[in-house]
Amino acid sequence: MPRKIPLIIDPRRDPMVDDGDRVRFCSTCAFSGVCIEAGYDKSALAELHVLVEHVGPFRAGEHVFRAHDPFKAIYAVRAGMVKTVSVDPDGKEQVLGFYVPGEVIGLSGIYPEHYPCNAVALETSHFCRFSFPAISSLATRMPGLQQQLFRLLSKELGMTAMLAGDNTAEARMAAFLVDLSERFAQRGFSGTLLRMSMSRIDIGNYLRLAAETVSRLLTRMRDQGLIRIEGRQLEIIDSDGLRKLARNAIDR
Amino acid sequence: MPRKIPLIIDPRRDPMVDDGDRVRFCSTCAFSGVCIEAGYDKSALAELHVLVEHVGPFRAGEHVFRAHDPFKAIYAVRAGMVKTVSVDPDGKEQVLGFYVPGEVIGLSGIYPEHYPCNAVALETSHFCRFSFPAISSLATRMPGLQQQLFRLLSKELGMTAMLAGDNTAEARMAAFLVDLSERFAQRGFSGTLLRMSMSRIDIGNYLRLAAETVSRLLTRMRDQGLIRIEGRQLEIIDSDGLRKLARNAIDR
DNA sequence: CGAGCTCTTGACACCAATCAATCCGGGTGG
DNA sequence: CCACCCGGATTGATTGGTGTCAAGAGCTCG
Repeated sequence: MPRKIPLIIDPRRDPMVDDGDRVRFCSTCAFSGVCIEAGYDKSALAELHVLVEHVGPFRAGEHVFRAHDPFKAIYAVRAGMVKTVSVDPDGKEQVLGFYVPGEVIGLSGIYPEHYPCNAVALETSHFCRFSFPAISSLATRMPGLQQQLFRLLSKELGMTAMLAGDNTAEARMAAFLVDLSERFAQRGFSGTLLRMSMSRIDIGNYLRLAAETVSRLLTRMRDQGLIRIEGRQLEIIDSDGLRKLARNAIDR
Repeated sequence: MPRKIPLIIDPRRDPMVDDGDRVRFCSTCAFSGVCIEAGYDKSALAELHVLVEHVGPFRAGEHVFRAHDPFKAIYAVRAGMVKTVSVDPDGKEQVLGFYVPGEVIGLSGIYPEHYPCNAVALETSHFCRFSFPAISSLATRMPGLQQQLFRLLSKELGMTAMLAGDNTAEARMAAFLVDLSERFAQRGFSGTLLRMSMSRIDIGNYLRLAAETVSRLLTRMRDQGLIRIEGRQLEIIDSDGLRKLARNAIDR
């Protein structure tokens, strides 16, 4: 019988999921979907438990994994926030994404067998670490788990779409805020009151904008009554207005 | 004993892979990697054979699958060229990628269980169609196949990186040409003499540039002696020069 | 042979980057 | 406790790269 994994973080934000005696993973493991399928099979559950490892805390600026490290595991964010950053030979950095609790990072390392990017904590963060060889071998015996891994990978593919579009700076910014808000809401956080732990520089890099432009856009949105912003604390006031801005793209 | 699948296309470009009596799929199936692992297990090979279907020809402009269609299969390009295009509610189109023989499309439909984009043939094209439920259930019994599917998905994730960067129009264009050239070469085609079957508009949409800018960039590269270009026929003359341009990005 | 495209080339406008100055918050040390 | 410093954030002035508009050439297809 798998034991309860002790909680590291605030139980109100990250309660144990304990459905009778079926699912016994922390809610992050469950939300990430990696474990959820195992809840109905005791022996598989036990096997999964062995390969999950709770790691952290990582303080702001610390690396969870680095580019070129051999690919060994995927990580689900339990608490905090991370960015993934690719660095090309000339040393130029490109922020690939920001990840909130419940989301999974590291998947893009499967094919090259090395992580293609750095993962850097933006604030104090905790993770569930899943050894990939173990989980992938387990997946061959658990169709539901394999399915879930496919879904995670496919989902990640879809996430890059937002960034792909050629829109105005304002539209990209609005889309970014809406997207972040929705992802927070999906994980049980407030969808209107967000802590943006990343710097303006990071946001700009991610959205292909100068940090100054990010700043200007945020103040403009504040002046228009769409958001309230104080430092890195953001409140979304007019969500529909933001969505409307996000759709104000260039016609092609 | 699995029978030989009849060839639809030029055998010089797409020979059967026939290693004694082990691998017996068309080279596209093999190159795509979906089948390669089965070659060492006769019964699995037979199973795979059943779920592969050669479809085509699709003429330029015809859809292989459409956005919102239920996700049923993935497709490996056998011959020709395809683009994938997402369409947002307002009808704006965004070209997500171009695919050359041996590459696989449709993977991003796994999670939403519907294709998130249209796949449109850019010239007369043929495909290997793999029923996904069948291949994924087979994967639970074939660790190598599952591995390969993970790799394909992960690879696709990496491909979006090029487009992510915030570079000058020239750098993106150069990177695009180099990338296309390498992918052609990887599949056994010439890496210097490419047929660009997509329109300037498609290229522009993909690279987030106006079609006019694409045109201007190509003529400039021609004037600089980097490429020779006549309509949609492209010859790369100075590959190193192109690579150098591609790295001329904005410092961050 | 004309219709309707894609493609090219030019002139101009505009958005966002750059440069620069200032302000703010947090940490450090005297 | 305060002064100082430093990186991040804001705000302003200016520049330049690309988009847009427009006109014409070339191509394919019916």
